[in-house]
Amino acid sequence: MPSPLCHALLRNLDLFRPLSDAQLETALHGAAPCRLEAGALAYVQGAPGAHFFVLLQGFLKVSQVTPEGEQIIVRYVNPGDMFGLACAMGQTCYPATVQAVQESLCLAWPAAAWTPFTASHPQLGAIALQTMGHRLQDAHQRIQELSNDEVEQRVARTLLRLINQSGRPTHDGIDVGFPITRQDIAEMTGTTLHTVSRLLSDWKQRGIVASGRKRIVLRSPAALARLCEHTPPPMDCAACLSCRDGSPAMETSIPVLATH
Amino acid sequence: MPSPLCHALLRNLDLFRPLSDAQLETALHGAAPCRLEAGALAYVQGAPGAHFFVLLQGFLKVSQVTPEGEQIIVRYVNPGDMFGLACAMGQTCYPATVQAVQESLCLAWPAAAWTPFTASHPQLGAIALQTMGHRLQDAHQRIQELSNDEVEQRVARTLLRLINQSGRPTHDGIDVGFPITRQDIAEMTGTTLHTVSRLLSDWKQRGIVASGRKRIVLRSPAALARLCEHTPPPMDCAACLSCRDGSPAMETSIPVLATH
DNA sequence: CGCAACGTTGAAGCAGGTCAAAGGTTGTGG
DNA sequence: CCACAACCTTTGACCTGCTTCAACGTTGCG
Repeated sequence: MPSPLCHALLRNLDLFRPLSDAQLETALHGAAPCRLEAGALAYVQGAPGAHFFVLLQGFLKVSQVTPEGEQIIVRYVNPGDMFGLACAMGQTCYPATVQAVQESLCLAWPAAAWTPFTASHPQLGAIALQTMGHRLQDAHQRIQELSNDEVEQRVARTLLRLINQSGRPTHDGIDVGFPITRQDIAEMTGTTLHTVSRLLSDWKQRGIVASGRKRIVLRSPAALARLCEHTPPPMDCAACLSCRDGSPAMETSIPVLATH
Repeated sequence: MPSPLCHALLRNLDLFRPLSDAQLETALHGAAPCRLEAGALAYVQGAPGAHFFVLLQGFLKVSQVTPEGEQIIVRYVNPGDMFGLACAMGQTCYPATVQAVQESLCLAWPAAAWTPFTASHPQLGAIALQTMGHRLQDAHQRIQELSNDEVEQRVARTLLRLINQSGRPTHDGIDVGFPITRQDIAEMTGTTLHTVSRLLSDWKQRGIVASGRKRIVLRSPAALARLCEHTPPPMDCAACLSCRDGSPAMETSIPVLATH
């Protein structure tokens, strides 16, 4: 029984666009709209996974705390995304905490509605699996980066990803669409707020970003993308195509000295 | 049309045990057995995801290479596990390479068989989703460890996990059930083979493990588990219950000096 | 027997974590 | 409307866990 406002929002989501009116009706059975103020929690890690959700508007932060009390940010939820799928995956409890970083609006189904929900349109179940697949790939991507890349590259890539997913153009660049702190970025990249602050200061000086309290604006995506590439060649780099500029890599390979 | 041998193996797997004979018949439609010698590849990263699989016997290594050429190990596949589910997740290509670390036997279905496969028993689809959920949690666990833990803890936990999943008891401890190198462990934990070698040497001296070429035996799971805990308290640890032994944390809190 | 793959160990250097302290910005309550 | 508190950010100095580099020992296979 969502309001007409919700209906309009729903129709705009890729998730529901392919459904007929009748199918949408079925899919929405049992769904309740749910407003979250900035800072409010949708659910907390460890709570029974009694609902699954779709975010209609706003931004949510998904985080986990380790047994030692450290926190990491799993991802941000964008409008149109499903979340809280614990029940769909046969898990009894939510594995993470979800908090609104802005005033947000979502739709909540009771866990028991999952089967009828996926049955209402053959594609919905497949989309859920696809979503899981995507998240899994993202997670592995992140593991790769944590394993092999340096902090600067990780932070650069994370910022680019945020911009791509939720960025909004402003007068002097693309803004991350929601408030975010240095600490948040540190928790996304496995580093400390100090290191993030130092990096952003450096980038600000170089004109790559502008930033303030809880706000980051990307001014030069190209420059940031360049930072993501593998670190510059330490010495010669004959094997590396992208480093060749036409001249031989090592002067000593030219037999000039030999002719003396 | 798998052989009778396969049938016996299949009946032993948790995955297929709940199925009736008729359901098993349906589920197996289109499946072909497939033997892999040690070192042989089931498929390579980037290839079209034309099949999905179940491992019947042996052990497989799932790995990814980064654009820079670094390799990471995603996981090991144990008997009874499904793998190569790219097609189920709506992905056209395999995101990783799968290689047999021992002579192995698996069952392969063409991608098109996924729908009838899941339809043959209502639980099979749910199990696939659950499997994805598990993998996702494992991945996040690993991200947490890479973000917060030191190398020694990561290696210790990884070894415990290997032992739990595939370990086989031997005369002087539990053996990782398949050949594995220092480099492999390094690629699972985001470190270098040098550091892993140093750690294993240290543990060997302390009697926690025994190890040789491509072989690791865990002699004291308890000692290894102790290494996984958070690092020992640097100074006083009044707030930490597990560190208290009944005596006050700080001598200076006792007003002895004051009575002088 | 010799080569290739795997393992061990030392020494040196640095990326980035930790510790410490001060400066900005936002909101709130008197 | 101002002052204070809470929170966020910046910056410096130091220190260490790990990587890197280099060299050598060991195992097993063709």
